[in-house]
Amino acid sequence: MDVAALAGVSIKTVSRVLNGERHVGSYTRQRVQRAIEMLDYRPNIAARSLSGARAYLIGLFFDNPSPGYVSEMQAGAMRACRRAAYHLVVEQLSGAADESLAQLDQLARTLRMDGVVLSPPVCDRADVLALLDARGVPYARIAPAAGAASGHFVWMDDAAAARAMTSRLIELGHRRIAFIRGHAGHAVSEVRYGGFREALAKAGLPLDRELVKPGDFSFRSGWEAGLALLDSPRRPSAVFASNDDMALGVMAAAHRLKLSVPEDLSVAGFDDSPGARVVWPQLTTVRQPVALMTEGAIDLLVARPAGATGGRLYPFEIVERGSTAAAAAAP
Amino acid sequence: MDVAALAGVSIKTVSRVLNGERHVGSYTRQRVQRAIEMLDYRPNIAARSLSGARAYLIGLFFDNPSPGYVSEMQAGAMRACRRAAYHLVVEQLSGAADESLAQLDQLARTLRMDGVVLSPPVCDRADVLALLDARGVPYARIAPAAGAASGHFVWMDDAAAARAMTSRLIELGHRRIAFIRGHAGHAVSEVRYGGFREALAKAGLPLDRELVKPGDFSFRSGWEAGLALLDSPRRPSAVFASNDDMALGVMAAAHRLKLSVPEDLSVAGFDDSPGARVVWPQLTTVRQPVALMTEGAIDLLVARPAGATGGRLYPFEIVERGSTAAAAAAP
DNA sequence: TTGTAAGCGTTATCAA
DNA sequence: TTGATAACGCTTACAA
Repeated sequence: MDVAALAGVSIKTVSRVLNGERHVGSYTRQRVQRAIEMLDYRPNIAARSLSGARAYLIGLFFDNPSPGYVSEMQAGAMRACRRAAYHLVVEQLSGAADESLAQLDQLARTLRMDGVVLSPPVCDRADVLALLDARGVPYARIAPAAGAASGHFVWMDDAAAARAMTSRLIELGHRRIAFIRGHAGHAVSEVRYGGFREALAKAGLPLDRELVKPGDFSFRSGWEAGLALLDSPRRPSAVFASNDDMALGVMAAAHRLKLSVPEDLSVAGFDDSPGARVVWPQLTTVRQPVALMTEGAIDLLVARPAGATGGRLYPFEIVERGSTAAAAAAP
Repeated sequence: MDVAALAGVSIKTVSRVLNGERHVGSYTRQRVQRAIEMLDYRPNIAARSLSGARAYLIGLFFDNPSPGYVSEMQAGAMRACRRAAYHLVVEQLSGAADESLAQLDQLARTLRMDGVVLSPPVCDRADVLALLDARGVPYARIAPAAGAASGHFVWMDDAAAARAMTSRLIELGHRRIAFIRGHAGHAVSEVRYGGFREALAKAGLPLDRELVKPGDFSFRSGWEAGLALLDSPRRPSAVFASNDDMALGVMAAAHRLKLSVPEDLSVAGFDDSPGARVVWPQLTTVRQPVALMTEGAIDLLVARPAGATGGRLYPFEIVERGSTAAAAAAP
């Protein structure tokens, strides 16, 4: 190590400075730092990983195909990694459950990541968590199912957000509000639906089962639910979909049936995905700070407070755009 | 290495089997393979990287913010990496030119990647290519500017695709076809525009400068170009935008101006991004096999034919959906 | 065809 | 507060 020679110290001292360890004389530290800068020295990550406790690698796993969600997660993840001089290895978990588990196991062993970020819905798979626990790989989960107490996690109050959006629609004068549920495999689906019902109850409105449709977070399921809901004399004046893709499906269905949004129908989504802004009118939705949340998840992982565990709550925001408006006078 | 003991050979022989080297007796190889399986052994990537020539790491760099494009690239990249037992490290190049260059330099030195994939527009930055050449990091470029001869590359004939789409619109009876150009920093912008003009010329149609609008690949720029084009008595009967986001902007503008697509206006895009299918009517566009192209780029990198260099051409496909139709009888 | 020994560049251990 | 030396788990060079 040339740096050591230039600074006139042993390589171990250079290592200490590099890792910010204490017990280094301030004069020595200064000399080493100057040498590092002069030589523009960068430690080799493979050597660090091989010898030490840290690999400077964070894994990001997802099995969620939504491009908007994934790319926002990554943006946050890359920011956090750069700040901490870590690198981000992304892997898509695919195939059957046992297959993706084997894939994960293999990764944990060959790569020795310092931590992994798990996005929904994989963050709620008990087998995945058990494997990571067994292999001693710390993890941080994004929006895990409630009551999940292991590892780190970051979350948003989906129930409160759904309540807020529903209340807002009621405030706008809507009484017949339809709801499209999310994919059954995602924990938030039930939570958002719960928030919707609570808001109705709080306003003294009945829950009309006819106005609740199943969905799976896809555009197509929103489109189908939209056609079913809207092609009827007793159609709702507003539709709240559990995510934006489905809300876009509803808007498309309305367009197809020659209903104007928001004049004839208000539509609200959830996520504030990129798609929310590439339609006209633009979609009213719940903004979920996915990038910030992922950034926070990695911060928790990198800080490594010795086995500590904990969660961070992030605030949502109701973003009103053109797709919602006051209900027409005659319902 | 327990595997060696179990198989009754030296660790060197195990290494040979692992790396698929020749000069290993078939019986020995079999014994070693059985031992590997029994012990479920996985080589440590850091150790391999430190000692050997390969790091089993591929970098994917982008400065293109389009979520659809990025996630399709990654899907292909992850497939190729998994197949070759490599891992994918993603980094977003951000900030000013010299800043992102420093970032890249730092990455090249700490991570010692076996290769990097460069997406547009970063794939056309001479300083980036020079740096990678200097550091000896092989690279593969996705859709680089024509005439680019260094490194590996994968591409699509953008000019032919733009010609084909334009010809198809002409075939549908459109005579007044508007074109929205792409971001000036992307090489394909000029190429696609060239294809458009060629198709007009070939059909004997004049190029009306009024019908060519600037754009930057964003929804907003398409929206603005759309308003300018459509809010006029001499509006075009079809608009061909250089990418889908801008085409969606045009559709939104049409919607806003109460023009029906495709009855009053045909709209075509380029890319077949996820957004193309979440509007109604769905967008006619050019399908670009980005995932396949990226997969191919990594294959080229991993194959490492000793400094060889080369390109692969991928086919495009015109995808006709609901946003285009025959021109109305009276123009 | 197989094995031995010497690194690769860093961190951990323990002694000074 | 510092340093010598032994790992870390592989691959490469060279020898057998």
